[in-house]
Amino acid sequence: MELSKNYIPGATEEKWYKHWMSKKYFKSLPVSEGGKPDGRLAFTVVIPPPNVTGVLHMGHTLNETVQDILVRKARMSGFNACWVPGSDHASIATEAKVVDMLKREKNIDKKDLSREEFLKYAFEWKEKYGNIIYSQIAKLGCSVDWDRVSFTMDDHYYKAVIKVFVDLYRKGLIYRGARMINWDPAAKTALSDEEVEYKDVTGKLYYIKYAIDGTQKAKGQEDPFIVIATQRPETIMGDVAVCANPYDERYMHLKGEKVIVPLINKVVPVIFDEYVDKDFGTGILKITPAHDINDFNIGLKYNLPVIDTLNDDGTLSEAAQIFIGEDRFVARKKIVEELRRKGLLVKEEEYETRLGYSQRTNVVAEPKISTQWFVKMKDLAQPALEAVTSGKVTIHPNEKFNATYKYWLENVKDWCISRQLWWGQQIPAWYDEEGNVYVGETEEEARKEMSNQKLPEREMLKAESSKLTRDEDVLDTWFSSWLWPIEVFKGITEPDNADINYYYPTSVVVTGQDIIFFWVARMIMAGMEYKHEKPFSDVYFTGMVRDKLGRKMSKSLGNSPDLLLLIHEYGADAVRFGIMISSPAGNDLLFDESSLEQGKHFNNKLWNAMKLLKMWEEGSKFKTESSEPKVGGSGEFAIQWFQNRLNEVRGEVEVLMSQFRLSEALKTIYSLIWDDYCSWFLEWIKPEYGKAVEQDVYEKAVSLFDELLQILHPFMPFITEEIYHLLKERKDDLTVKQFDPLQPAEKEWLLLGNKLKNVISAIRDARNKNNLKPKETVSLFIETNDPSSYDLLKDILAKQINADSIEFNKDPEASCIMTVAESEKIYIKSDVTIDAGVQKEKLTRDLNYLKGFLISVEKKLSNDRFVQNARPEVIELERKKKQDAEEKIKVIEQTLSVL
RNA sequence: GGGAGCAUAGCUCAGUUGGUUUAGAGCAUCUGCCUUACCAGCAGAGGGUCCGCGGUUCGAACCCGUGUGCUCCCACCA
Repeated sequence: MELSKNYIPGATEEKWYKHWMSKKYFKSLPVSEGGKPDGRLAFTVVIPPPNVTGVLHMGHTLNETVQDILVRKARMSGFNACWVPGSDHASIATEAKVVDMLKREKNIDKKDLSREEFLKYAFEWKEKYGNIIYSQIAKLGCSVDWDRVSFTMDDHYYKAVIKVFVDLYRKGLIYRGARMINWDPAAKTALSDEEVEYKDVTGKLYYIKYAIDGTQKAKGQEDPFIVIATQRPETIMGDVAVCANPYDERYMHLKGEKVIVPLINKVVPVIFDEYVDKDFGTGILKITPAHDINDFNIGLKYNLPVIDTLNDDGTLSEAAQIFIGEDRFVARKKIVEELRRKGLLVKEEEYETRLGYSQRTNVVAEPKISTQWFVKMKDLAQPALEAVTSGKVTIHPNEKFNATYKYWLENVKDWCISRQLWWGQQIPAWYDEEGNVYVGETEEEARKEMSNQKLPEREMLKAESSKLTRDEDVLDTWFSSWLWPIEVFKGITEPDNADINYYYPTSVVVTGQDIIFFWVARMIMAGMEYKHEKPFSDVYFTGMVRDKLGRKMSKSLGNSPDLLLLIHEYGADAVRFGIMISSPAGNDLLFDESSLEQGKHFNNKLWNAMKLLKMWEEGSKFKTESSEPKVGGSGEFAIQWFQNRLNEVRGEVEVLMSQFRLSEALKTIYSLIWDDYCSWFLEWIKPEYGKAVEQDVYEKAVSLFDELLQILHPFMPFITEEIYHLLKERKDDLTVKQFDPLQPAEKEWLLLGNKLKNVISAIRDARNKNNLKPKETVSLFIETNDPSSYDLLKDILAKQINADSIEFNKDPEASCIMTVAESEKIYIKSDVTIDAGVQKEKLTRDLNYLKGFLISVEKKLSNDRFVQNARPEVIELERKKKQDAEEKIKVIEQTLSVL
């Protein structure tokens, strides 16, 4: 067989994904359609549905990889693994993209389209980007069940959302009301508090003169005025009062006075409230209830009117009287200019402040009074809080996130769920001509609701015929996502179906920590409310993927790599490796392509190990008759040692995986394969040039490699499957091969293996330091108390350090290179002249280290309180350390004295 | 303003109830090798006041306090 020099991932990956699909390995049994879960336990994961706003980025790559590792591991461990793929309609985000695309590509304004026409374009968009996302998920090798692909606006899903809305409304947990909400003037919709991101910005504080009303001029003062500081001079037209602290001496004289709002000359009262901080600004505050939450609250308290001077798109409204139709920021400049011209601007100063930005459109959010739909959160929050504090749901890494989660739920505020958009589930509320609202899953239901409310018969007749108008708004996208673990199994629309009963609660949800409130907390709420059961047992938070300078990945910085290009360049396995290798749960990950490079190298290492085995296979067939296989005890030793090493590592990996410490598990496997298998084991069993490997040894080497491939498979599925099949003819596939039970590791073999490694390293080091070329053959003389320990080792040792003979406790009778390993003195005899200085230097160095070490150990042991207090096994250990160090020192000193 | 987390080699990070740790790995660096699987490799090496200070302890990278520097979350100071 012709094998390429290096591993080439592209075609191989495509081939295997197709094969796995054709074998339906990722298909979980649809219990509801009569399939039976054959007694296996379910391991369920629902994908955090990516938004159909665009393609997958590195954060998704990390998430999907983590999930695939967990799912594949579970599948190979005997679970009925079910990973549900899907995507999220992402109401506001997608609508913004579609609006933008229509304008740019087709020169169409949203306002010129009907709702239906717009939705047609939106669904086209969804189709396009949804498919790109799905193909990326497949390219990464994700073992999702494509027969279960779900979308948050699928028909049944849409119905589920509506059903939940109606249900919560009837329970009194959803209400409609006028509140101050955050308004997005670009998307022209309400936002939830969570959708507003606060950023530090340098703004300006303007100090503006307000004249004290002429009709009530304070006695004896010329042209009296007060100065008020504000960040938002463009809202002064909405002022309805000014407010000072009642204990502020400076403003006592204004009790009962009125002041004049500049430019529009409106007279407003002076009021007093302790809310005002005497020491900030000028100690006096303008009250603009329509445009600031604090002012709104004060307005409520003093029964002040609300004058909204802004339109929905952020331009000044008729109510502003001046600069009508100007954008709020343009108006600000013009008003400042006007004030300055009129001498009403006292000063302006730089001011560090925080502004809220819409998460989706990145414009400054506008506090606005508006009638919206809200979910009452307090009652829903309680069980969700309990689920985590009681440990039913475990967050990883919990130290970090439990507190955040708890704080949010304990202080949760009502959730604004209506959005003035078209892309999403339309709110199932209807209004009659008088503006009364009726909620039902359908118009008929709403109508019934209406007739129930209007008892008299005549009214009922009227109800049946009267005109009802449906609420135009749609629901917040998270109001659908929070049902995800339930409704992907139709747990809302067909409660108690076989699928949901089997697959719910799911096992683990893997997601970014940034959506802990948006999504995780709310899924737990929905789960507790609708299934009376947590939606998942574990939450695994990945960190944020940043570039190697620690910056967020973003399009504008151009530091967000294209996943498909990365897969093209490195292969999916290498991408998975690279992103996993340095990504402990919850820590941000500084993405650097050099780790993908490492993954690619690792692929190549595996590939070449396979090639070596194939070479041996062909060689041994060729030479079966003529050669006399010469692998006695040492081949056996190598196998025993590696088998036990493998058992040991499998145990470690099992523990790490169960703790979700995936990057450490991968590191451990990586080193087992690269160092222990390739660098040691394969070299130990490698035959002399031209000789064949013994059949038994070869076969054992292959089956050990099989085991390695299997442990690695969840992390790097493609190459492991490929090599598994290249090694041998197989009837099965690695993807569905079940793990054998763990075997305990026998310590004696491990110790012996370590001894061999240490001796080899010490001799190689000595050879290196003395400029002995690898080709120079040497003779070894070892001084040891236990020559028999070398029975199994000496053949390997001789081969590994290129020695033609090894003798024990015998005088080399010549000048030699000397070194020490495992407290044994080793003489290396060669024809090359020896530089005693080099040796002395190295030995002296070792000696100094050991002496220092010995002192620290002795200090402990001579301390009575240590001997009294420390655990016996610790003391024993220290004694052993002391003994070892003393022995080594003795040997080195002897050696040095000879030199 | 409130809360959380982090600080270990040039870089990215391990270090799981304080004791095989005068601290480990990968990458990077340096030295030597075209050794018949792999130069995307092999064999080695160098590199650290475990952020500063104080405390607890027989013993601290680890526990406590404090300072400094980063990061994140929450909050209505114009």
